[in-house]
Amino acid sequence: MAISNRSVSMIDVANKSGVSHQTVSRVLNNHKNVSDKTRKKVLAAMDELNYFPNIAARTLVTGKSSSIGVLSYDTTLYGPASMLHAVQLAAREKGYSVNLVSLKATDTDSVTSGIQDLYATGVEGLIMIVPHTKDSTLIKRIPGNLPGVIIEGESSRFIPSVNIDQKLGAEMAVNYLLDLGHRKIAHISGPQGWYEADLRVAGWQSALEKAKLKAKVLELGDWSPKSGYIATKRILDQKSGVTAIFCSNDAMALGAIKALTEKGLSIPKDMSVVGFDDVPEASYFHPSLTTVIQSFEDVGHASLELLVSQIEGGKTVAKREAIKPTLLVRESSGPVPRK
Amino acid sequence: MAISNRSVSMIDVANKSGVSHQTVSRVLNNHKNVSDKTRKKVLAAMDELNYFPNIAARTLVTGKSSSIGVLSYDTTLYGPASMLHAVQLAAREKGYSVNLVSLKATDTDSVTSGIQDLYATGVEGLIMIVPHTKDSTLIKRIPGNLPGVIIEGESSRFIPSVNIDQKLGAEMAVNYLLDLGHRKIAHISGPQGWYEADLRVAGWQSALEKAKLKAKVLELGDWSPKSGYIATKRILDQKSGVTAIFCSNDAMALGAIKALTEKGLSIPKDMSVVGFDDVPEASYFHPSLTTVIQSFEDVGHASLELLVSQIEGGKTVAKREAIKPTLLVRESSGPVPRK
DNA sequence: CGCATAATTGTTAACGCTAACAATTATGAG
DNA sequence: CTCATAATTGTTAGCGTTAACAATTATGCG
Repeated sequence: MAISNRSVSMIDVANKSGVSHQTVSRVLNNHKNVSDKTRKKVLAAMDELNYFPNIAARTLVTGKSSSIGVLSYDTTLYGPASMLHAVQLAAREKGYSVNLVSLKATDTDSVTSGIQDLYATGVEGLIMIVPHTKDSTLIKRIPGNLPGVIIEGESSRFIPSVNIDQKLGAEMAVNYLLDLGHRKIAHISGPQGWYEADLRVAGWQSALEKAKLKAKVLELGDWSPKSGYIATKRILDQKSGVTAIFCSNDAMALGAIKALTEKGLSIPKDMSVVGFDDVPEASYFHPSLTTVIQSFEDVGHASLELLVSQIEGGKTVAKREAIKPTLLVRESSGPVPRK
Repeated sequence: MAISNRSVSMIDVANKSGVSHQTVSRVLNNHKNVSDKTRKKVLAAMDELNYFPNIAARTLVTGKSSSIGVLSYDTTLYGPASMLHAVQLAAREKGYSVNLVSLKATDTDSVTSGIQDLYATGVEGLIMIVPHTKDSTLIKRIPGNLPGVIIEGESSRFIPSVNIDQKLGAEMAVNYLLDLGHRKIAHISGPQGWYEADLRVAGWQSALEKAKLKAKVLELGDWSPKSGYIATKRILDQKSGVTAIFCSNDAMALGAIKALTEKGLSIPKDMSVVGFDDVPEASYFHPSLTTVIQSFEDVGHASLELLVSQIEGGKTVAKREAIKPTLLVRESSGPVPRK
């Protein structure tokens, strides 16, 4: 068992190996100009004493904590969870540890106190996965000198952002449906004010308008399957001749599928359904779901790149990284039904 | 904008308010024996200078970092994500920050290096959500003096664990099916070696045996919908007269539902399906899924309680906290079909 | 009013590390 | 072999905080 003792310090290692503590420090930090002989001695002593450096002390003297903060909205949701995971992997790769605050709500107070807590922790930078609030609450709350990156949100003059190109993703989905011959394509959106939701609505609209069609049937959802279910029922009640529903996420698409199935409609024969996210279950929905894929890994890497360049470069690189999504066609979509 | 400057120290506040830095420290730590007048002065100065304490310095002198580490397997999965979220909330409530390492794999090397990284970070305790490995790899890797809590795993003499009573949950599901008249109840398990998976198998067996029935039809899954789909097909091919399938998680149950639906079987008329987890989508499966609910919140609180008592009490409270699950009946289960 | 005691403030010394500089030892050219 | 130079090691100081103790000031009671 790896018994180790927090109270073993550099001095102990130095004494054991008969050198000065500074030499131990040099070995620890891989300095050149340490002879092989002493390096070996020191390493052996470290091993024997099971020495671990005290990073509090290191941080105090260097001013760098080698840790970043991630502020995220409810990491139980598939999107945030995936982003967080990706960010964490990228951070660890780069030698940063990750301090997490996962929020239950996104009101100004919660966000502010989350940022404060992380800042107080001594993080060198902040990655924010707080997927709504168009207003710049977020930005205003970030201490002026703290590097930050916003994931899925608006960048500012000081804070760059990394985004999946939501509008493009929506356009791809709608264009694909148009190609299949659909002319009346409904949209079930995410809640208003959410960055992704609004952009997907915009993409849906722009694609339809480019095809000289009216973007008419729009129902408001809240990301939950339930809201997709209800919205779909409303769409059916309208009897507006809709032949395809583009849902702003997979969960709502699941609700849509349930509503359609209950009404005895066949998918995709009577109605096509397209989602957004590609949750792991999507290919086992019945029918399997056509959806838009986002590469969370790319987001993780891009955001860390942006953050680290600020931390190390010292200056803010106001930039907006956009990552292209792709469309994954499965069974839930097909040609427009013949009259 | 909250401009703040990392280089503002206690001394600056002290000078500004005309007291000693120690008095500033006292105000910061809410000591009694500080007069209202000076407290106010100091607070005002802090505010004006936008002072933030340097916790590296505090940690160095007190030896307490007020941070804990969470080592988790892929936090993209619903279970780990929920545990993490719960743990994080509980930790923040208690004044601990959370350092996260989310693993891509659970081999010994990954686990070991994860633990090391967290330990190096200076965490005061470790919460492990590494849901398999019966062998005590985990325990062996934890530095001897570092408090730890294992979530969903075996406790040891030194490390307590918090578990949802998986066996009980499985028994509840099976007993419920027995009450409905089912006699041939199949089980689709999680991968062997996983703590939860094995215990759910055990619960399935014990419930059947108590009813003087044989636990015969057991198919191995890997948590994925796909594996549930394949396992269900195998069960159907056997033609062994199974009338109910108990799946070790909801994702596999989704796969099972798909396989059954494709074969033209009606749920629950021809076959009952029960899952485990209650993922947010479960009530919008078609049909909505009967499943076993686990209270992640309870797990979060219990594990933090156990960890903090070690950190503050100084000694290990080897204990095994078991949390009772509940059964949630929805549409996917019903009485046994008449011949 | 005076003194014992309590309440409040100040002073000094760590915590364990790295940076900066100083000292020593090794190397090599003449 | 000597001295200049490079390579290696050592010494000192200080990062910002809290703990421990010392000093001062306020309070209360006979």
